[in-house]
Amino acid sequence: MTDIKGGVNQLFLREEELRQGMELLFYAYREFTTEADEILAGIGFGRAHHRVIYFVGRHPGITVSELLAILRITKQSLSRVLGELVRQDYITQATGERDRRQRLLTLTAKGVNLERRLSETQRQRVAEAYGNAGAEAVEGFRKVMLGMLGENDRAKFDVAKFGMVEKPPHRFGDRRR
Amino acid sequence: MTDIKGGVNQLFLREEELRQGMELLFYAYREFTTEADEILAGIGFGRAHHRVIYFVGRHPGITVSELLAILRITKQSLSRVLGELVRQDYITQATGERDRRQRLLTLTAKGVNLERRLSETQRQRVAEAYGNAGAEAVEGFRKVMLGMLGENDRAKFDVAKFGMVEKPPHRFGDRRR
DNA sequence: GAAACGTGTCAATAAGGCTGACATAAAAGC
DNA sequence: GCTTTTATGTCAGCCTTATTGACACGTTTC
Repeated sequence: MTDIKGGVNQLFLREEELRQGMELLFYAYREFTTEADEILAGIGFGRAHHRVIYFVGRHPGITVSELLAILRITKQSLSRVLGELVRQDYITQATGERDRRQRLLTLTAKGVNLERRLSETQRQRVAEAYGNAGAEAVEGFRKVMLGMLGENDRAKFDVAKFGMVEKPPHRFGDRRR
Repeated sequence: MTDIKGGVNQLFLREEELRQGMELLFYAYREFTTEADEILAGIGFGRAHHRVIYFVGRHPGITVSELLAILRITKQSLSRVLGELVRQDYITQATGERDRRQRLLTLTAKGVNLERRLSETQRQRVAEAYGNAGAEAVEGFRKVMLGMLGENDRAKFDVAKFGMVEKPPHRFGDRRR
């Protein structure tokens, strides 16, 4: 095997490796969503409802604009979905205290319940994959995944833990800077 | 710290860990698709076109039903997208030789070109993430991702390498079993 | 020769995005 | 105090991508 041939083969293997990574993402994401989709379909909701319920559950008291920033959709798109969820009593809106223009979003008991049902299968799937792969592999998984995010999203995982939304964590009572 | 308290905390940490995994998938997938989406929008195509171009490029001579099995959409959905791609000369259809009902799909030069443009940024993103994380982390990433797939999809990665479609690799000339 | 298969197509429907325009109340700036 | 900006909501219309159901045509298989 000559140098050139080896080099070409290297390149080929590398491209193959990268494409496998891309496809893993594609298939894993699909696998990840389909189960919840079925539950959602049963109650007349779609994936968009799930995302809203998920992130409101994750960040109780989140504002509409924070939610929009996470989801990266327009307020018109969110409005339809969020409206349904509020009307059907999955989510409550409370007027913000420091800023009364804000509508702080929180899951109702009904909402918490649905959130549980929806993410249960997903958490199980991740738990299984984590368990089978082992702690070291999980560390690698995280490293790689974090590396694929943009600056903005990555920041959510650096310090952000336990339910805060953006860089300034949910503080109560101080807003002026 | 009592046993009970420790146990609860353990559970909490575990749930947090799993949710972070779920969110990594969500954000990574979105990050992964947006760049290509912009290119696609520029030529009047959508994400669906990308998927078709990608998998036809990956499996030259793939049949319509094999493609449907990969994408898991209906033939009516595929038809529109595939039709556009064929009409605009990104993909050619050739009548199968052993089975003349089949339309074997292949990228044209134009199609190969577009495929390159589209997946280039994605490959780069994966390459960077892989490079920064290191070989060991990549191994972990793969392990975890494979663990999240269903049996069916996982099989594509076990033996499947270098462009074959399903379990029976693309053979020429034997179809009867 | 009949049944099954691979593919294509017509029609209607739904989900979930988008843009643009406009409205209202509250906060912030001067 | 008056003006501007911000947070939110809503109406209207459009697009993409998916669905189901029905039907057609040529080909293969039994």
